[in-house]
Amino acid sequence: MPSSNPPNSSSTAPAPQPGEVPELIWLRPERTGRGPRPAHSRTSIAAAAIAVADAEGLDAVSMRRVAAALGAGTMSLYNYVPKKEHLLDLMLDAVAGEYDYTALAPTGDCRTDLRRLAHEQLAALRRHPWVAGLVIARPGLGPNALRYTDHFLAVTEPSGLDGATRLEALALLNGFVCQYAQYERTAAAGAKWQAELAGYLGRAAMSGQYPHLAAAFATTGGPPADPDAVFDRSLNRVITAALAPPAN
Amino acid sequence: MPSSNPPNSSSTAPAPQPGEVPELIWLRPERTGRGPRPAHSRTSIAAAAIAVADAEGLDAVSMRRVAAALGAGTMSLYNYVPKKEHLLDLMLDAVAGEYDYTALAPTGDCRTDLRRLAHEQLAALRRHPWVAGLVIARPGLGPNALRYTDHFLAVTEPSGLDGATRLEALALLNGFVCQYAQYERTAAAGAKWQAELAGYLGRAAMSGQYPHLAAAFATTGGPPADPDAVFDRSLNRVITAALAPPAN
DNA sequence: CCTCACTAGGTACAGCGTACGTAGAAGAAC
DNA sequence: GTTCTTCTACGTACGCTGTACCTAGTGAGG
Repeated sequence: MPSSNPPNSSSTAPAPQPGEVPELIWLRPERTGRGPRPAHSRTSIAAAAIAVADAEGLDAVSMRRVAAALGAGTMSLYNYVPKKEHLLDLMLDAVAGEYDYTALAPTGDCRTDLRRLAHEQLAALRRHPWVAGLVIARPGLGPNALRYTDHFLAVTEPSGLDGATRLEALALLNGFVCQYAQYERTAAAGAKWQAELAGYLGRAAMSGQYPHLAAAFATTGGPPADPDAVFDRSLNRVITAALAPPAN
Repeated sequence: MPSSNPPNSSSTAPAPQPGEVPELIWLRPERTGRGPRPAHSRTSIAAAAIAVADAEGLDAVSMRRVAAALGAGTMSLYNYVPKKEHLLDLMLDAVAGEYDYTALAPTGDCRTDLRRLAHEQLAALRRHPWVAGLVIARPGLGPNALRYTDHFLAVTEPSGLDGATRLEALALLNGFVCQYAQYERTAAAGAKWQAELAGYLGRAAMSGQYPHLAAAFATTGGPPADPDAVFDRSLNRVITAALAPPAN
């Protein structure tokens, strides 16, 4: 679920200095070889954190909570994850690793492939409702996110667009899917909230201060369209926009 | 900066019960008339919180900090803002109120108007870098967000699309602009982070595990395109997609 | 063997959101 | 004018957070 654009570096890779502590968790080796074998792995830690987030929401994901879920002491977690930020990075990348890319292998039809990919993505966001609110804040750059990016580039190759444009397309599509998932999430909020909202908007529309809003509501009185159909409809338009030639 | 879709209610407004405490801050009257005059207003509170967030980041926005900035006791703030969430709502709506709609009055050319609106939006997001990460999480429904929505509907009226489709377009455009602002933000991160990232991506590309990514990087070695040009280019495509007829 | 980088985990601290209680001010009712 | 009621202001306190720092033990490299 990455939303990254590449930095325009000509990849003159400066390997991290031995003494320095890299900011990016992906630059830290998971294991150095010396000392006792770690009792946990990044994947198991991410899995534990994801389980907590899925069950009780992202707010419940605290270092203490995750450590306890692993049966470890709170501070032991800091041997694996120097900052909580990095725990979130691990979680996002683990979710990005849930895709089955063999089932999503490119068919040659770009649009179909992207549609399937977006549906897979929406499914993942529905499984892990906390993800959508997180990806916008952090660029996903873990190995699984890179794998995803690579797959996206493979799928969009037949479009004939260049790499940079396809990465823009990736950002566009990811953004759309996340936004949709987030909308679904708020739409599924509590009944009290729903009722309040309806009342509030109704009164706002009636106040006369928002004439166009009122008109839009008046004409949109029908039954709610099938949510999946709404998604598909918008998705098609976004795909069209994303694959359009970059001409101005 | 709202990203709302309307709930499909036929606006049978149930006024909030007198005894109940509404969840939505916009349903709480700012002033009830009884008791001493409040020393602060929602706007002044939001302004103080925004000043803190602009200067020191969203993490620095705590109830204590904002109260101190107002010269009030910490717990006094809870008379105005029952939960911190609501403080964030106030902040977002205050930013949504920064637009000068007279300068953005509809010209009749939908695309031009949307382009100008998006640029205004990007400017606001650059002024307040913490906004983009927040709007995806919360539907903006304050009076200023509604005003923005109403303006968007007015501007897109010549498109001939119905209300629901235009609200979808609004969500699409908002999402895009936020995403772009967020990208700019991470791209402007510290030099150390930049260097690490470049090295990491370079090594990842060289590892052979991400062939398409490597290819994309190889062809994208040129100078970075003017950021504003990139925005404009993508914006045009998003506008096209947003205004396209909803046919499948 | 020794050595030393590593792991595990306890303690401690500053800061957070906020429940609760008290004191006083001002409109409403008489 | 007096009283009643409801509001505002704000201090204290609790449970939680991320994490700096310290100790103790472990196991591979020399």
